[in-house]
Amino acid sequence: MLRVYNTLSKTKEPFETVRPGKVGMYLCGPTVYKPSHIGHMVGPVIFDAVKRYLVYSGYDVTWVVNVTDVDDKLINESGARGVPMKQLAEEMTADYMSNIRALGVDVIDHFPRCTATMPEIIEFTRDLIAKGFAYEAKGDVYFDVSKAPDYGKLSHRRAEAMLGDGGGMVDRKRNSADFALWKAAKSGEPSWDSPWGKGRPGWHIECSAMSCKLLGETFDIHGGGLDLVFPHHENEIAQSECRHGRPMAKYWMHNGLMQASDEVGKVGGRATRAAEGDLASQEAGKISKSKGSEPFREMLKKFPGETIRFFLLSTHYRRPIDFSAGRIREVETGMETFYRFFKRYERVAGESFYDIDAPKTRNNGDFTPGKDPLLKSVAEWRNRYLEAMDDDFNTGGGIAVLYDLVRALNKFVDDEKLEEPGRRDAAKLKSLRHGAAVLKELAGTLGLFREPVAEKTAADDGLTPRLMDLLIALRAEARKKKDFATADRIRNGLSEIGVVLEDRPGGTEWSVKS
RNA sequence: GGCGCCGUAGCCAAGUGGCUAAGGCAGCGGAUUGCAAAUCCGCCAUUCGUGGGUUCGACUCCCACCGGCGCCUCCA
Repeated sequence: MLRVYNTLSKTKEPFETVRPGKVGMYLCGPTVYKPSHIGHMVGPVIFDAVKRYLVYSGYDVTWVVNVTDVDDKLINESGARGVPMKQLAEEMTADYMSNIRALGVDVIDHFPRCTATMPEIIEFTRDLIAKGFAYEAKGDVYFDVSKAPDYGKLSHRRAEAMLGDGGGMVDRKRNSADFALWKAAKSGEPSWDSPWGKGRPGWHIECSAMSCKLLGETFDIHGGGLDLVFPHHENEIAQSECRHGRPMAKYWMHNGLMQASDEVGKVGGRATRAAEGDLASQEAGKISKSKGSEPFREMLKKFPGETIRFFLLSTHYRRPIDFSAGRIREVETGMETFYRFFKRYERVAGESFYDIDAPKTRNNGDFTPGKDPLLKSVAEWRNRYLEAMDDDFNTGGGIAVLYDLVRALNKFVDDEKLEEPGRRDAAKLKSLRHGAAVLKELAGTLGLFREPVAEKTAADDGLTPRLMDLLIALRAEARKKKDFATADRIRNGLSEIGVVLEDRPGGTEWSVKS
């Protein structure tokens, strides 16, 4: 039974969909005014895994991520750069798209743009005025927070505390907590015609309009960063629920934020670490200097997308994440365990791990292990994995199980000596294949290990492999004659130029050091 | 000031009112290997920020304190 933490109730609730078998999911996407950075990638990766797991669990999922392509920041940036807002938005949208794609995020169904949703936004606003929840003031339209019955229910704040005079906008707003649905255009700003004159939407209204348009008045999951709980999501709820008279979303899921400190002492949130001045804090400090502003596409040049994805999923989504190059390298080292197993699998089973036709749904993956000891332990790990994921998408716990699973498979290959060609019988290989298929099945719900990673290879002019074959043959002859001095000289010499030799029962393999 | 989150080994990080407190990185033994690499086995928190309280029993619930962090200001 899947359980999901709901910010509304501050508890984990059993997951029950609004409509049987269907899930509507909305994630607040980027404002496309600057290249995206690592922090923008947290939500997409996490909710990508959420969608995959829901699909795996048998739901028909529609996932919407909006693109905010008109707002103050965009207008300012476009002015500063002397680039039309539309063009800026298009460039930055392309940047965002290529970044999430590099992280394997490719199951988003709709990317609605604010500028392409104007009729719905205007209609939404007009309806709110008609129903008495909003008012016009000098070409602006504001939502009247005092009319929203349970304003504050998501962020758990009391509305009364937020009401008061209009603050700096006292001439237009009735209450300081009131927020803009529509903003009158200042001269030179991009604008759209509306019943209130030329203007553009306020920040929150687009999400209400788009989610309603694509997912309906009530849908299942609304997600976003923890920083959006207030005021953004609170205001979305107010708008949508006042207009429709029914809940906007059943489950509100919020992911933790990437730590964004520039001070060594603050990174990681551990006073002791900074005080000691140890390696980790120094590393974090160095990285954080560029972290806040470094475009994600630059980071992608340093680390593979799949590694960053693995890193983001290795901790629970509601926790804050500390980023450092050292952490990424640790994760990279850990992932080698999987990549090496995949190669081993190919050697032993004669087929690529990536070509395994693994079950796509939980029901199809269910199996009874019988007496086979390997499959018994595989089935056990599979259950452990599913338990973890059923518990509010505990991807960190799930990844731990993946390590247990790959260890069980390696042990089986060791115990049965399957690296030796003569020891491979059909029954053993069948068990191994089944175990590997389960690994692929489970990793697939996290969107991991879907495609072979780009391996570092020697320039392939056709000559290198033949030269390597020759060297390996020479070394084999030396070893046969117990001339280990020569054998080691070849291996050590190659190691110095970045080529690793590994001796196995089936022969010697070479690879380029990563 | 208001609202809220977090503090688990050298580092990262799951988890739980009583079952051996996952997993990863680093480290140390051993098996394997001509030696390696890889893999496997074992070790690595009598203890879960500190001090109280509730309970037959708490790391897990409550309170206080210390430390870190977020939001309250159109940041994912």
